Amino acid sequence: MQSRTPAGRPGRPRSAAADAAILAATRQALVELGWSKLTLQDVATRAGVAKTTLYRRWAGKNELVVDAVAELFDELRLPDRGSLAADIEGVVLQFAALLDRPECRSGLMAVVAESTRDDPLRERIRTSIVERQKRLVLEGRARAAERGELPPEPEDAEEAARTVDLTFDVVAGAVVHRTLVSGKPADEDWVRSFIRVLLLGLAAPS
Amino acid sequence: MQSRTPAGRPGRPRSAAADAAILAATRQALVELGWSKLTLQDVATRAGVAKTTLYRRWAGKNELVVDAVAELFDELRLPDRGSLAADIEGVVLQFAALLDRPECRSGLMAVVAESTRDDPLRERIRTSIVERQKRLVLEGRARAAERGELPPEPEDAEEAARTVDLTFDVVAGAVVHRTLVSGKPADEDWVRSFIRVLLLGLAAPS
DNA sequence: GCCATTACGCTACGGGTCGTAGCGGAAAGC
DNA sequence: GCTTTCCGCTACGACCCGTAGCGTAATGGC
Repeated sequence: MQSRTPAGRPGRPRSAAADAAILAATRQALVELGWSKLTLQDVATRAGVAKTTLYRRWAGKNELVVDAVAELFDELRLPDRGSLAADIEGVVLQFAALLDRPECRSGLMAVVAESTRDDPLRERIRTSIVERQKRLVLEGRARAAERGELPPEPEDAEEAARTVDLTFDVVAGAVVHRTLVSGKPADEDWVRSFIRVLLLGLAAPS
Repeated sequence: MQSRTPAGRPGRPRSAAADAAILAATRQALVELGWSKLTLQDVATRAGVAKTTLYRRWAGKNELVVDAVAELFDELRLPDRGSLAADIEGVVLQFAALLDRPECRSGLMAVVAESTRDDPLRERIRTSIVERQKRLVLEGRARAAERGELPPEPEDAEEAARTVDLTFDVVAGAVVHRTLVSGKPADEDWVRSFIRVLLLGLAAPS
């Protein structure tokens, strides 16, 4: 969050309700207007606060939308379906459903685009969204290692981290590219084909 | 292109030099200013044309940047290095180098973001960039099938198209996610790890 | 209960971009 | 030379940005 009010500070504390109202209003505005037509004045009006209040808490549109979108990703869960393939299928379908929501579609790619010229913003995205969701990969790999479906984690911690990063980039990248660039649905059929490639490789028989 | 002047039309034809100058100026402006601070007035000044000329040819910033970026992707080539893995490595490294150029980084994701609320724009991206570059996957698969590295193309044309789409989404998605979201370089080490997963699957021994 | 301190709503403002309209002149084909 | 289209230029209203200033509201400390 942007406005963790330190405990022992004098004066009137910031309204936590305002925070929630602003982030919800941001998501609603993303749905109705999309990124480019979203204005902070509009968000403030929807949330029932003054525009200046918004500027006191967030530096601008970018930071606001990152926080508004990041909350959505915490809904993701890794189901335990008994096999690695089934677990991945479960979480990937959830991810695809998330990317189907308009507040996510239009917000996520826009802030990523902005982050290419704004290092603090990129860091905010990394810590608020990307790193947080690597928990899914970590848990999935741990379960699969227990079941013997994947080799155990490497001794070398750096090596293990690289593997997790690679897995995350491949899975998230493929789903994002499928839904947002190719513009086709990541439905069950597609997810099954993808998981076959992911687990067995391109050369595997279909 | 946006301004194919029909041959037998009377009157003064549109200046092809202006087209080239505008697209080059757009890329230069993307390098120096990035997407969000890029204005059509600025591009027009750089290109030495009037702002109104720009609006006569492109509907807006989105369409202009798509055309400016699309030209970059036509530079990609599939080298023949003797094996599927080596071929992929060659083209992926070129792709990574492309995504390292600031005019590409800031422009590409921004128009993808806009396209989530603008179907004609999405179609323009698909035809001008995505579909054009599937030639690389097609050629790579054909070579690999000749060499016996991959099973031959399925009889069913739809099935074959799905496989090509999947391969494209996985490869392009992973590289884009690695460079633009995770913000780490897609260098030789990473590309080799990626290709191992792509060809052999996650369960393959490292 | 009073006071210092901070948050909040409101208004107003300069600065910038957008996208369009209208004009006179330039460059092509016939 | 005529028509047709393109081009450069200027000007314009509309909108959004981000900030400043003010009076008021809500806390915690004493």
